[in-house]
Amino acid sequence: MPSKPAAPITIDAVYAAPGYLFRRMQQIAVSIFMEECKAFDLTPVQYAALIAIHTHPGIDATRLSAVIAFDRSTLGSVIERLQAKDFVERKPAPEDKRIKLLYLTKPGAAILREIIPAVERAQARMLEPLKPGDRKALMGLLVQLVDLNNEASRVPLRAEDALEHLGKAG
Amino acid sequence: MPSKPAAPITIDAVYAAPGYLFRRMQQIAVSIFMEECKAFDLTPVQYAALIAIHTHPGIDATRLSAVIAFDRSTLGSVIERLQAKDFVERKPAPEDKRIKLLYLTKPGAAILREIIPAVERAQARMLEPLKPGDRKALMGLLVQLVDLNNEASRVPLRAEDALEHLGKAG
DNA sequence: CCCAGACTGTAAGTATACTGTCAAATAACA
DNA sequence: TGTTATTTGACAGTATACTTACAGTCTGGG
Repeated sequence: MPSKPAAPITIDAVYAAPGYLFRRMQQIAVSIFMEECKAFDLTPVQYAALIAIHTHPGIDATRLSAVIAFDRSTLGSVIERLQAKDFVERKPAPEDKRIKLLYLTKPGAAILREIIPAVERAQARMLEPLKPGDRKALMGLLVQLVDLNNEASRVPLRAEDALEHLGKAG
Repeated sequence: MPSKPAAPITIDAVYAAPGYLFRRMQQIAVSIFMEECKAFDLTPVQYAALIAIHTHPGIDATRLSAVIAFDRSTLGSVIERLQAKDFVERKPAPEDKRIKLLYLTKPGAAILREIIPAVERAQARMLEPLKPGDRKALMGLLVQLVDLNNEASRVPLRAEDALEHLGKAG
């Protein structure tokens, strides 16, 4: 029984590969997000950071990076930009001189409330081409896959562990 | 009948949103790719460019950007890096002084042959946590979604249109 | 043939996203 | 307690990814 011949080296193979499809969907998702939210001048990552700070006021940068699965070194500049727009403020932690605590400012909380509908429109548009049943199926599979692959992409802490110091009510 | 209350503003809502899941899967996919292919010093995008040039020798940068769904301005630096590694060469087009034609060098063709198994291992690993049936289902849904959303992310040309000048045999 | 418009590669500017390294501060342990 | 280990935020360096702008080139209509 002859072994399967090696796949031809062709760009068509790439189009069906998971890596290509994930990259492409990420491009499309960002594009749709920016389109729906262009009135707010917020990127998807900045939005995620705002939401996370709103959910966990007083979180520090390292834990925030775990919560939104975002590289610690990049997060610095994201926070800087949010600070420059006066959406976020940083206060030194009294009990640990290394740490700076993150809080939403009033304008930060306000823009978060205002942008939510646009974000929801964007999320809906990403899946719109699929039949409703397929949307659910896709989301279910993705949640599973991301969860089971979580270790693969280096994130310093699991989100739950990251939040211990904030208490259950965090 | 009361209208559905507004969703609470919480990071948990983000975790189930398509935009977050696509970004996260892209991170994971790149991470797995780099891990499997670290011996070759090629990024996913550089790999896609090599494959596309191999499939369409003599393609120019603008058409290449359409074929791999990659921004035209970023592609310049990607090609530069591939050129610096001596995997790609650029020749001026005789009939159009604006255009530079792209070709794989011998080392470029060689590394492409060598890296294929590692890339296939990476692609397999991305989906490994899922049951085989679910992998197929996920890929099917993603192919559909990317295809139907293709217009959403600005790509200058559809891949098929981009290749007309190269002839059917391209 | 001329010129308005389109196309090509390139560059500047912004924003992720990752790898490292580093110094200061804290924690853990012999 | 004192020394080592870890943690934190910051920085440098590389590589996407997008926007706008631009100079050179080509093409099509008048």
